[in-house]
Amino acid sequence: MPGKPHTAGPGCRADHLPLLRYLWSIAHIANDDIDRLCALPLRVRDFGINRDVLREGDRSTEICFVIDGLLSRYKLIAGGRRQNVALHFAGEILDLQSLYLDDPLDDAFGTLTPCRVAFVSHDVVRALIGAAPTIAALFMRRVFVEAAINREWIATVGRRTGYERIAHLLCEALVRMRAVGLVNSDVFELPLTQSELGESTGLSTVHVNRTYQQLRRAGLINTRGKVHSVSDWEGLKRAADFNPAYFHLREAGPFEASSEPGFQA
Amino acid sequence: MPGKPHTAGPGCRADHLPLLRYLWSIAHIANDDIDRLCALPLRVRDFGINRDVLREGDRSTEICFVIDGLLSRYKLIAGGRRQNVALHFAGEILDLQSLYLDDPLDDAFGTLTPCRVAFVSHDVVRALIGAAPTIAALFMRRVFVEAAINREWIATVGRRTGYERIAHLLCEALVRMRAVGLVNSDVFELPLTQSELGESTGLSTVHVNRTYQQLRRAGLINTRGKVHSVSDWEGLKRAADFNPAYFHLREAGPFEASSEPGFQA
DNA sequence: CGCAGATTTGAATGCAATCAACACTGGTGG
DNA sequence: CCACCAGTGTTGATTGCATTCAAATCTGCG
Repeated sequence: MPGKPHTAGPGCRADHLPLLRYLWSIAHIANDDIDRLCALPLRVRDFGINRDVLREGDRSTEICFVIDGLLSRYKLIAGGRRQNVALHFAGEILDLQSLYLDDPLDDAFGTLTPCRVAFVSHDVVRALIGAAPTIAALFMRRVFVEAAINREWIATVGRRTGYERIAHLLCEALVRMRAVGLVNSDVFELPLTQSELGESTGLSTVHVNRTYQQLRRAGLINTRGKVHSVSDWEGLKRAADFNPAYFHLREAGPFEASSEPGFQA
Repeated sequence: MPGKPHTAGPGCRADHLPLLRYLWSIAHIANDDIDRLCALPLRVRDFGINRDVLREGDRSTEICFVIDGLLSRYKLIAGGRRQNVALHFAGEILDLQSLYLDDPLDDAFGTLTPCRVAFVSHDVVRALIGAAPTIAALFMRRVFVEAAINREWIATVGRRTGYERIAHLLCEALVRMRAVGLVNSDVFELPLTQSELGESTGLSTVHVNRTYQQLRRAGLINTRGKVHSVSDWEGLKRAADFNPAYFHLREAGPFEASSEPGFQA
């Protein structure tokens, strides 16, 4: 992926960093736990764009997290229709469920960009959370935050208009990316095509396109390719009926300095 | 609630039964754990119809499960629109997240019928899962099954037609109710109004009504009031594009005998 | 009986999907 | 360097599913 060369051995800290950053965005982490997480042995694998990291029906013996890139969790239903049920940015753990559910996966994880993914064996993770209850709690928090996001998505696709849905997705992407240091100002790159945006919001590609035009005309956003800039954050939030409480971020609020000495690149 | 008088003291086992039944539907439970669960001290409370058991913004010091009745977890969004994000049948634990997320709840739980709900203090639950890791694992399984259902709902409201959505909800209700002994044959009472059905599927009341008529005309279901009977289960499943795998039931399959000596009423 | 809630029906509207082109973009290979 | 190509973005026209508004039954219940 861009920039970071993968170096095994002691220099592997760069691969752990996104995970730390993500967990840090939802909770405080004690120094001991940071060390423990950094000591986690990783199997690292790169994926091209539009590849499945985990397939429906898979049974994992490892859990994994995103080192770099953007993934979607998705379901395919009759007629070739596809619905993304979650987006996963750098640092997010993908399938904690496999630790507790022996069953085959009922959905799939696919890359939306080229991705680097870290794998950690179940045994190692079990040992870790056995030894460090605070890390177990951290993971649990991750699980419930993810569930909260799922529920917000149900409300979005169930009850919001197309205009609101797109606005809401943009708000969500900005806040989540910002929380892990992927955004510095109100400009960010969202590497989703309009088609993928549709698959995430339950809209057709054409309608996504027209909705984008509306949002631009309303003076809420500007786009140049995949680069988005929010020209009216308050307006966008209002249009989306957006309230970031459901992210359960440690420090709430979208535009705060998330500067934490420990995890700067 | 119908029938069961509430008797404190040793006779309280009737209140624990639904929880056992539910957990049993998703996993085997060792005898020791059954004893431990039965020993759980419950605070029992009855709620009328259309009451909130937990409100948005609440911070619990207890977790709770449904003894009897039907609840929905729901979100209110701008303009008074409502979306149910989950249905909770007897035995289901409602807010395990409160054990791990100190934050205020970002959605609410409301009764769809009169309900009896059991409350157990966090401390007691923490002690329980600390002492019995198998019960902790059981609860974790519950958490991930719930998340899987959430994701299926996203796909349903995002990509399925109205006809498919209603059919899917009926399939889901039947399988879930059957798993906890609420259905014996293919006849079951689903105490949702058409309006509530709409709030659960992202459709308007009127369209729910018309869709029901279609399903009846197609010979898939019959209804008399709230009582539903499935006249063509295979057809209904096909219409819904339904695959029960996402429930991760211990014994898969919708129409199997779930007879388990331990938990008969 | 009378009332409130729920279901059903009708008519009109509208949001979003679909179908079909066309334009733009970046990357590839000749 | 340019032609080509696939993927993406954009536009137009049409269709249709679902909403909305309104009113008429139907149902259970005090």
